[in-house]
Amino acid sequence: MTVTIRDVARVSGFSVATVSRVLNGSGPVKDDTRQRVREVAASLRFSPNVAARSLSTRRTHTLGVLLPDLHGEFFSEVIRGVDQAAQAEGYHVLVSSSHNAPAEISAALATMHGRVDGVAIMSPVIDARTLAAELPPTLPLVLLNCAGGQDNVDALDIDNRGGALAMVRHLVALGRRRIAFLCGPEGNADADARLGGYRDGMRGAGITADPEWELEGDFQQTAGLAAVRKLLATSPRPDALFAANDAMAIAAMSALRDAGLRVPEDVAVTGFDDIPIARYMHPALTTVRVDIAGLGARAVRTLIDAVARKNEHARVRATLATELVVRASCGAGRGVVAEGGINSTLGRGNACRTSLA
Amino acid sequence: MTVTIRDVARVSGFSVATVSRVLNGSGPVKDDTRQRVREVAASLRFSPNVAARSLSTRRTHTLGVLLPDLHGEFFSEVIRGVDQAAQAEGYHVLVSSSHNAPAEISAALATMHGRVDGVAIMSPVIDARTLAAELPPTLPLVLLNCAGGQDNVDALDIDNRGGALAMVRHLVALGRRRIAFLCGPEGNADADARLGGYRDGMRGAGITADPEWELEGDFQQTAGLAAVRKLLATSPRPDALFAANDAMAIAAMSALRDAGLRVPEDVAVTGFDDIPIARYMHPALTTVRVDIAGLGARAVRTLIDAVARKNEHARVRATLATELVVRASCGAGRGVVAEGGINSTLGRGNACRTSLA
DNA sequence: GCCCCGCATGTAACCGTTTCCATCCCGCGT
DNA sequence: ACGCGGGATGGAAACGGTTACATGCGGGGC
Repeated sequence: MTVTIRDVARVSGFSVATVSRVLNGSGPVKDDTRQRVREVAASLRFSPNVAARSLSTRRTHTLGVLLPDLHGEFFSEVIRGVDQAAQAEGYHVLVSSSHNAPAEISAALATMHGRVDGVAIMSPVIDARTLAAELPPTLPLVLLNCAGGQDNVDALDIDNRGGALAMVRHLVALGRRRIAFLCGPEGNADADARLGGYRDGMRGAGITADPEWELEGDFQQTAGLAAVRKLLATSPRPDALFAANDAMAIAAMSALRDAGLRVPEDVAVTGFDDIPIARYMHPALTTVRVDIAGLGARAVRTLIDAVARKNEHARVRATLATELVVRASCGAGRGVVAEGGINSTLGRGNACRTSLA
Repeated sequence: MTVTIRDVARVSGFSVATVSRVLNGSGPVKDDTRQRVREVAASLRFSPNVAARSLSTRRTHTLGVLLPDLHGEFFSEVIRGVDQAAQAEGYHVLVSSSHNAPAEISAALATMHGRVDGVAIMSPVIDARTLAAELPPTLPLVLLNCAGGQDNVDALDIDNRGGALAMVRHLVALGRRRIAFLCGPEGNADADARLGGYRDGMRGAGITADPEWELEGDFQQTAGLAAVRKLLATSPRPDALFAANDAMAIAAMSALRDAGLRVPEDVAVTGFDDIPIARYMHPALTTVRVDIAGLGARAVRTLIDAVARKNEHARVRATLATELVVRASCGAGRGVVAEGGINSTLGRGNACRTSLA
């Protein structure tokens, strides 16, 4: 039924060993032989059995990607970057999402074991130490946007603090003082760092921030709606709302308008991520650009490198720069105004900056 | 180094066959034995080698998903539905995108061969007959949004024509007559069907549509910008713009505003898909709802069923209903007004309707 | 008491590659 | 002429499971 390497061997008159060598380009083979084997393989439409191959080689040519969620453009951009880089390197991508609790992540990792050569985990809630501990130390692993402290594992993150700080400074420069912050989920590393940047910015500007201005959120759109409801009840009302991500900022703008307020005149609204759709909002969303797809692509390249070096490479720790993108929703003119990011600190040389669009 | 089933056998004092039976719940095993084996397996942290298993069983417990693209919320919703359904069934998901040309799809399929138990292909450009012909007939395959005519393969699509027709009728009912249509990519099945619905609607309303009103597009945001530029040059100017998807509609709204026109007063703008962000636009986007995630989930369930039946099941052919969602961008009040979809036609019983959000 | 049946378990043959090692052959140096 | 090195090839043992088949054993029906 299915044609195996043995069939190719039989028909071509050579042994399976030779056929294998031809097909993998390993070992010395005469040109005639190579050609003959190739012909037969093609005519038989031979396609090597992946399972058998990886049983033998212990390589799957597949990378796993664990995401906390799949809602919204943010994650689709991550996957896009991952997929692109993986395809370029001849790798496949196994995705799995909805992993917010450490236990779920462990479970997902367990089921991926043996299916993948390496795993990228984006989980702003995981305790990386626990994770690395229970994992086979030979499995290449790259952590995206995880909370600090691990040395034995590759880690990529975003300059959340710098980006948020730059945004607050920008709002202050525009004359806003009562700047509210719409938080991400508690315990989420990205969210915490962005909140930290906000606080730094407020303190730096000498503004005594009202604790009421720190609104609960979870990166989802509905949180934007809820936050606005709360915000409308406060007095004096904030004159700016800085959301920890674009999805919430967009929903907040919508809710503010529904409440009869003007953006940016009454309340400036800004976000974080610069998802592709942000520029098409009305008013166009001022935000902090993150090269999301680039992050995904970088993760893949890091993994592939780790695979090649049998996970004995020097660990990578990089922070991707962010960039303030000023549009209309903050009440200023258009254009890129300032870099939000402190420069990347890299484990291995080549600098990585977010690209300008 | 790695612990195999033989280790578990040795330590527990039973044979590999028994261990295998315990671990797979196949064959009869005494309770004591079962328990003992489980204990040992757990204490040894045994995790079966996936490659070995699938070499023997010829099952991978993985499904492949081929997408044309990964830009925007549409595809992230597809993946979300797929991932969710797959996880629920204990399957993994291999994604691969950027396959627009038939040749690329074939290539991607070839590299997936043996890695997956079935494949869902969303490719509105593929000629399904060619495809099915060159594929092993035993590989379960479900085509999403593909152009018609194949009998030997499962196919799911969306009631594009009905949805578009309903939208045009709605616009006409609101008094718009000069309705422009922003097309999707040429040769794309979804795009063609939506265009067909638009034409039907115009004809049905007795409007002689100006050919200039059919604007070129490609489902990407930049096409929305370009279309508006063209549209501004026409005279008399259309009083409505119906875009073949939300991404273009959103960009078009942005461009219209930049040109000083009011939406919906001067030009009504509507889209198709109802991506999650559509409701947060300003004005909120009137569109045709498609249960995108549901489509992905359904594809997965279809595949898993096909796998279970060794691909000898009755082929499924279903059209998912769509639903007109009226918001503000068309110049009407809020709310769901009418069903756009003709009822599903199903190969196998249970009806599938898009759910209300 | 014997036979037969069926449950619990073990043995070993697969699944389709890769790869180590042996073999063969050819040409070259002495 | 002969040994030697090395390139080309073949044989067979992994890799780690699943599973068909064999085996042993206890119990019930006669």
